[in-house]
Amino acid sequence: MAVKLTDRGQKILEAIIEEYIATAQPVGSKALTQNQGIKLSPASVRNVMAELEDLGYLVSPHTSAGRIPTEKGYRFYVDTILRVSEMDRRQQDRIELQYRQQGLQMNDMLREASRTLSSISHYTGLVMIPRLKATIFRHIEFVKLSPRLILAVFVTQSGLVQNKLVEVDEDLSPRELEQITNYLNQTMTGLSIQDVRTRIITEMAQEKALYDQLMRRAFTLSSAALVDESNGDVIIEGTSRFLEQPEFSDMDCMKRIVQTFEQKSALVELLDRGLETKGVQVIIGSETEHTELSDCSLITAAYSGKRGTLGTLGVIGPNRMPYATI
Amino acid sequence: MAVKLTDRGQKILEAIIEEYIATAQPVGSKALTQNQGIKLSPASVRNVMAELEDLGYLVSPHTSAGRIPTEKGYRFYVDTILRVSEMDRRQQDRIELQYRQQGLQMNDMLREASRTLSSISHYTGLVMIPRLKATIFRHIEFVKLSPRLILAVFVTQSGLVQNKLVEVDEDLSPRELEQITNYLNQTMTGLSIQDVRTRIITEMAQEKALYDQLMRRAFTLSSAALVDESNGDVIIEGTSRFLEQPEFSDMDCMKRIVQTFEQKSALVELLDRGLETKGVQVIIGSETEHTELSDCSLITAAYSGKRGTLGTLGVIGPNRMPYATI
DNA sequence: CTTTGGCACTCAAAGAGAAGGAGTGCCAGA
DNA sequence: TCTGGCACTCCTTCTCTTTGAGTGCCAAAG
Repeated sequence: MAVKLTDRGQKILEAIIEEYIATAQPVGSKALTQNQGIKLSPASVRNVMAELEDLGYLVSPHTSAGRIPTEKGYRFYVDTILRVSEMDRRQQDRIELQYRQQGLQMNDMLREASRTLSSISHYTGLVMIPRLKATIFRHIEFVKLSPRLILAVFVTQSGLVQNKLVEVDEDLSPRELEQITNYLNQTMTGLSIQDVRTRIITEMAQEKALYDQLMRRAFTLSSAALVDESNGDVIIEGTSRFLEQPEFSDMDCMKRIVQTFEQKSALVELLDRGLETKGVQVIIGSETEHTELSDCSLITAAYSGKRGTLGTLGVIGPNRMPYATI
Repeated sequence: MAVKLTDRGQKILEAIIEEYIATAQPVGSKALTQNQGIKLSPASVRNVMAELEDLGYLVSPHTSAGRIPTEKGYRFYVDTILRVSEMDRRQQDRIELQYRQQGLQMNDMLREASRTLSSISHYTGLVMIPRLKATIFRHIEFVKLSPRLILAVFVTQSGLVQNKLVEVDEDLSPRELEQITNYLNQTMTGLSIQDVRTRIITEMAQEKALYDQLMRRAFTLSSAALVDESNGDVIIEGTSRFLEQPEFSDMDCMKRIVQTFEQKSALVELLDRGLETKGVQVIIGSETEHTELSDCSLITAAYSGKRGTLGTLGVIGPNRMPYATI
């Protein structure tokens, strides 16, 4: 028994997977020889299929039904057979285009991107909101709302705006605020939020003597302002696409998946993986390491703004997906 | 045939509805006499039920099944029989409490509220984000990011912060920006966003002569900044609760509902209705005027912040809901 | 040695009755 | 006016059977 797949084996595996993707039903030997461009008799195909089953690429739900691909089968298909089409690039371009057009409204933009993704793919679209700490500091501004309440607004290099209310112990004069603002903008511009934060902490430690009250206030204020709260959020659009998939007619299963969606943390984790990898990544079934999602697969890709990688976008759907076009 | 319901008729209708809410199944005469505190024989109950059916409060899906309440039945139940419990008040308090605690992060706060709502009720929670134009202007600030790009940040009386990037034709000096900021803050504080906008428009028309360039710029800038974009958004939490409901085991129906959720516009409309009404409002089935939602009911209530009504929150679920506790 | 046709076997899905049972309507008696 | 009883309806559930797609394996052909 060959450890490696024969050429014919690959072709047939490919045909099976594509047939299964199209029909969502176990595929039999006869159907294969008729529909796809296989020039062999059903019996020969059966032999090969039995072989593929031994190797773990296929399983049959019961004796007298066709075969369906296993995760290993999908994995092989994606890794070996599939060539990533340019489609994905075009999508990214499209999204980038939108991004530039709309100027800001980052969130709406991302939501729109997710929706586009969902409608193109007919699956559920995911877009991860950029991690704050990975972005680059550009500008900060403080607005005094009432004696003890200050609104901190800061802008990242990529145009993301974040604001936060900070309550302070002491009443700061507009003049002092301006000084703090100027100081921070001069010192911190160009650093990543992450760096800014560590820098603030170290400087605060150094100046324990606190000879400069203003400085102390500046640090307190900015450290309060820069606490990262939007710790990785995911925009999900097209949950209803999931309901269209015949394999999820099982309500119970469905429910668990949707709940996982709502929790989002699992998705954040998965999309985070995509952040590190360059290019398109495919995560299949149990590779998600979440039992709830064992019947789902993700296709993710990092997207980037003007400078550097910003976040990840992806499509989630059943294992059975036309990976090629996505 | 009595046009008005007898006292006994009401009691039985109530019992039927409550039984149906509990079981989600057509209720028969026998079950009623046993479970609920009805001291009549099944036969008598049957008579009354036939009467209720003639009046349109009940229907039977087929000859030999129990009765289920019609929309009219629910409506009557809600309007006449039901006394709104204090529960809802407590929820509002709870939400308000959270609101005060967390300071800002309005959006997160509302999301949390929605989630709370969902988990308490075991249905899907909705919270409408306050309409911008109804809120009261408090402060505006402009931050110059690059020669032609200005970030406008404005804060409403209720603590909501909104920001928007504005592209300008001319390079404004920091000094000019400050003047504009001061002018706007002096003139506009205390007005509603709506008013601010109309005022800007009228003043712009008046000063057509444009003798003061600075003023002209101020108006241009602020009108650009105050364009209302977040035109009513709804936070939805607990969509998966819907999947728990036995009456939505029909996938097709389910799908349409979830799609409607994703579109949100229908929900905005419904929650808007709740904004005008004081207290708790119940919208049943076809009263939603959306065929997709004909099997759903909403319970909505306006919520308010420190001053004035801010928005609406609600719960959406099947017609069959324990309205009393919600 | 590979490919093909044939044949018996398996097993899920679909269909057909048949039995069961919950509920109704109505009538006659209390 | 209420109650018990009885015949009737018709949905639901169960079982049994049929159907058919698909397999595995064998023997023959290329």
